[in-house]
Amino acid sequence: MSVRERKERERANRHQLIVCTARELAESDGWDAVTTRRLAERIEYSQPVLYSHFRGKREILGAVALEGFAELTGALRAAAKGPAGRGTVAALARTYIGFATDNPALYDAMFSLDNGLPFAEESTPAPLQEAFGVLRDHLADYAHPDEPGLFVEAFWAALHGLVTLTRAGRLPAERLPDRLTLLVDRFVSR
Amino acid sequence: MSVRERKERERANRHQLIVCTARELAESDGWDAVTTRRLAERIEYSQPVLYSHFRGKREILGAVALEGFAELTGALRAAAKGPAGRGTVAALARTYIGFATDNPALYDAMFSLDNGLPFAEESTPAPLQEAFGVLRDHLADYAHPDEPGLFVEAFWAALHGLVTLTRAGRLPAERLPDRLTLLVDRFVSR
DNA sequence: TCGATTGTCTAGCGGTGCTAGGATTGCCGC
DNA sequence: GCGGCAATCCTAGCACCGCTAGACAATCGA
Repeated sequence: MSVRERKERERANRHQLIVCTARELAESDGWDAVTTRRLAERIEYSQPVLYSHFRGKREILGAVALEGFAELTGALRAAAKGPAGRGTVAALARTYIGFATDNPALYDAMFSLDNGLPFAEESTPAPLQEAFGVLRDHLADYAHPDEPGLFVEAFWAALHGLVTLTRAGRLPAERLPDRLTLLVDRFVSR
Repeated sequence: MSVRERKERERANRHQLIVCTARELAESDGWDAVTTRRLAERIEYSQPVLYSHFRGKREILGAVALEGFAELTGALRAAAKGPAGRGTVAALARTYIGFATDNPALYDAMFSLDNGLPFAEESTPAPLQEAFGVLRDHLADYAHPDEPGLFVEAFWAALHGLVTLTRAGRLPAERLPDRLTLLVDRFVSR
């Protein structure tokens, strides 16, 4: 039985190797450069091996995205340690933007590209729901009591808009912190 | 001389035909379906003809996007006829979201995909600057007088975030109008 | 030890953006 | 009217893409 276990362990390792390599490659050269051929070469296996782990390129993207959600949740949790209030909301927003700018390819896999993950459904993976939950817990105080979800969604959308427009070169990056402050003021005022 | 003029006219017509066909194809089947082969077949020319008009696929995207900016400007101008105030801002926001949902592929060409157009520079094409100008003119009243630009950019980013997250399936579409109202309230209050 | 199963690779399919080079067209000066 | 020439367009092909069928080797169980 030990042989079987070893094989499963090796297979799991290779699975993780694929995900890590895809992420590295995407972060250094962009997702366009993450082709099955290049990826296979990096992990030193042939392309078909990739398809014995994932249904296709999209599923690899989804696996990378899932990693991202776990990391984002951790980062947001760490930023939300302080007392409830405007300062914490600002810290959450800064953390979110920081995560996106530090891991652009990862962020794309999570929110911009088609990763096949279900959003806003009961089948939504746990790491994904948790990240949203952290935001909701610390923003609910400022929302209309009947609709905390709507408020968080709107705030999240605003952050996401800032991220995407900035990185696509639609907004100059220099004033990003100022836009962020302005946004937090608007959402947390009163 | 008339012959030369006719040729130039025909060439301009074909140029426009390419742009229109690309847009139609994208709107009906998505930008992934807009390949040089399909596009060439639709306009009943061979692929190399496309490259005598545009440097490549990206430049075709840019041409379509430019059309979009002109149309968006027109739509926003029409929506801004009324008196300054919350109602007009709400109308502008609704118009923006409506434009994006009615022309998803066009919107992608303008704001999500890589179209090669320069943003926020002196060389930014006029139709693009105008669209932003309409928003600025009607939002300036609510901004900090020193930084009207920042305010408009943040508002625009929030709208853009709503659009992209909704169409990517990250936010359920049903409550989009409610999120929009919430957003306008936050930006226009006080 | 031998058959069956599992795992991996080679080779190839139809598709992509893009381009070199030949063929054809139609204009112009004679 | 006609030959030379330039502009125009198309055929054919490059290297690459995601993905897969089928051959082959290695390993396992009887």
